[in-house]
Amino acid sequence: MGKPTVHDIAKEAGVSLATVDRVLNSRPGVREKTVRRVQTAVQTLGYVRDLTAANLSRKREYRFVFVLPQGAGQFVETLRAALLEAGEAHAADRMAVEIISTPMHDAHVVADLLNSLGPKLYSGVAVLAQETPAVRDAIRHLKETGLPVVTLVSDIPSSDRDHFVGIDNVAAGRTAAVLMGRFLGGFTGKILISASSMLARDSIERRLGFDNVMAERFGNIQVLPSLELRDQPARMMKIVKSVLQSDPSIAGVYSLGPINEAFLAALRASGRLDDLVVITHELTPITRTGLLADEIDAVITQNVGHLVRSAMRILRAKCDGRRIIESQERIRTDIIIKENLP
Amino acid sequence: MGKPTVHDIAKEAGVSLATVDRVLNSRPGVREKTVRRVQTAVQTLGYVRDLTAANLSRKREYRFVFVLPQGAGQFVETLRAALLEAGEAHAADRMAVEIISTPMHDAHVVADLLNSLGPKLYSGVAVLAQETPAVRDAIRHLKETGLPVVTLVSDIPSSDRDHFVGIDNVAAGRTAAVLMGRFLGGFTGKILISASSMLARDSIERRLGFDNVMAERFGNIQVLPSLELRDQPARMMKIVKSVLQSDPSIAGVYSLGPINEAFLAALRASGRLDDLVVITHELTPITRTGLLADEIDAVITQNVGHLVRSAMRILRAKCDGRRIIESQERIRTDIIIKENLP
DNA sequence: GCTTTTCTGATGTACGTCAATCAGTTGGGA
DNA sequence: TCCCAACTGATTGACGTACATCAGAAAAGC
Repeated sequence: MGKPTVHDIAKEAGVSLATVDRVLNSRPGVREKTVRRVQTAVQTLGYVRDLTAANLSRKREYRFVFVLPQGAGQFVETLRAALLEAGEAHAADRMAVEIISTPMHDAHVVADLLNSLGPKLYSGVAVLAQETPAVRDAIRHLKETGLPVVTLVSDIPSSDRDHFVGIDNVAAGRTAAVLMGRFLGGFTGKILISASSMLARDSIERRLGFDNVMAERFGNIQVLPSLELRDQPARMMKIVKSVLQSDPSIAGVYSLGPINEAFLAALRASGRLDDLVVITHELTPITRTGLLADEIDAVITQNVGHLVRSAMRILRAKCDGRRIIESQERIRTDIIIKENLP
Repeated sequence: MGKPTVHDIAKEAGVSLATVDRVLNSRPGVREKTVRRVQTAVQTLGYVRDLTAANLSRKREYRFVFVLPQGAGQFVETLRAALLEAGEAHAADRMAVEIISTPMHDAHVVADLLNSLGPKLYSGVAVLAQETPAVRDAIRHLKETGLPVVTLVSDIPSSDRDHFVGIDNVAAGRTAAVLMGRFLGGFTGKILISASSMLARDSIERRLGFDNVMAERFGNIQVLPSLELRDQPARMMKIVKSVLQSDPSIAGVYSLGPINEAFLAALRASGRLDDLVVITHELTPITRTGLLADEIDAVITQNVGHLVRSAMRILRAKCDGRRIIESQERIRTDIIIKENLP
């Protein structure tokens, strides 16, 4: 005798198949007493609904849409690639993923787009966007229409998103700080901070964690104000280069977001890359190259594959009304150095 | 129009459903020419077989057995826990996991056990065992009976296992060495090495990687011969304590396997824990506690959840005759410090 | 006791694939 | 020409669940 089926339950509870079906799918038209009879039968037999058969029957299709910023750099591109791969891998499991790109700096376009999504088109939404009132309200609206929503990478807690899929960015900043402090080996010096052009909240949280650890444990290190010059590569290059050359007490560089080509070039141009401890976020082709060339000392990152799979698991669980296993959905903060580069 | 089904292919290829089925399942009785007709139809329509429906139909059940050593310490216990969790989570997907424990130091018992497994009982096997001729031959025999086999954590490449699920242990040793060298900050000193009591190959590979990096990059650091005293806690405690107290030039400790309570106690008893850089493998309750107490500086580990999920994905892919996505099955070498403790 | 409502049973179809059977069609050799 | 293969078609019944319908039973109201 294999796993119990609805038939077994019907027999055990002494009711018909139709009634079992009504109870299992919590449809109306069953007396309270009978509901309990069925439920105890489910308990005693240890019945678990065969989800694949169920989905086959109702020919359910999960269509998950991922809203990502356009032109936000290589990290988002790797995320995009992971999504495409996941889409293929899950084609057989009746799960389809779709990616919608949005302009990076126009929150209203994002909000409008989110508002245009509905439960008829999709069964779940994942959003990577800046935390603005418009976006927050749009997410709330989505949730009201019954769509499960998760935020990606940078949280938007003020919205009522079902879950946040990403790392604890405060802890990530703390991690970066400890590595920086230890790699510097007790030296006194200054740290140059480069602000990410990505999203607000993740950068703020990382900076917070970084500063906290520096203040607590490495009093001899001074953290400089953030440089925010990502959108003007030429100008940034000049400034970074001159700052590094004029102040030899700068011993480390911490980039709150993924480093870009221009910034790395600026570091190279300063001629001080060999002495500097450079720590950045997110494993991308550029940061990978930097690690291999011993230009970057450590990368704090999150596995995009895990991000995507976790988001899909969570959305799917919400669709099915299942609970999620929290411990399984916690995204780890990965430390990558040249030696453990995947 | 949704996804194409076998019916659509039959229509497109101008053959009957039965023929399509024969081709798809590579059953005999179809002319070469017809096979090609069907295959091109599959191509043009972009048909992907609905695996859930297929499995439902053939009421396939995957029974995977994991052979683990008994009493091998907390790491294997966390692996066990992850397996139980995975078993529950995949009950709905018609995948069942079973754990069989074996005595740790008796390779013949392991081999006999493996030889007793067969394709009637299980659809896949995962083994965590020492690499001995008996075990190697047993695995080869299993493969000959048609069962897919993967090795876990410590590879047995001489067997013809389908895949190894675990980290690159040479790289892991290298990673430990770089962290050790950098955390020591250019000091001159000696490193105490504690050999794992776990399995041979993984320890050897880690030691190899560690020594390589030390020789290449940190010439001022001397790596001592391995201490192998895991089975005699009392004696080990005395030796470790006296070694550390008598030789103040020892600046770091590297444990090739998960540290155990007795060893950590010995380090504490030496009174030198505050100055030592301690690096060990595998995140377990003990190493976690050590990290939190600032007694351990870093832990090189592999995520047991990923291990079991990867093993199950691979075994299942082999069962279904599907190819696996290599990049998705590469287990990362995780660096854990107090700040990014999950 | 009668009607009305609420609950329950029985039955059937669908989902996409697998597997098996039986009948029919080719093609090649004798 | 005939026959025996080797192929192919048509059909059918699982697999476990969802969902709809209709008839029948029990419960409630009068």
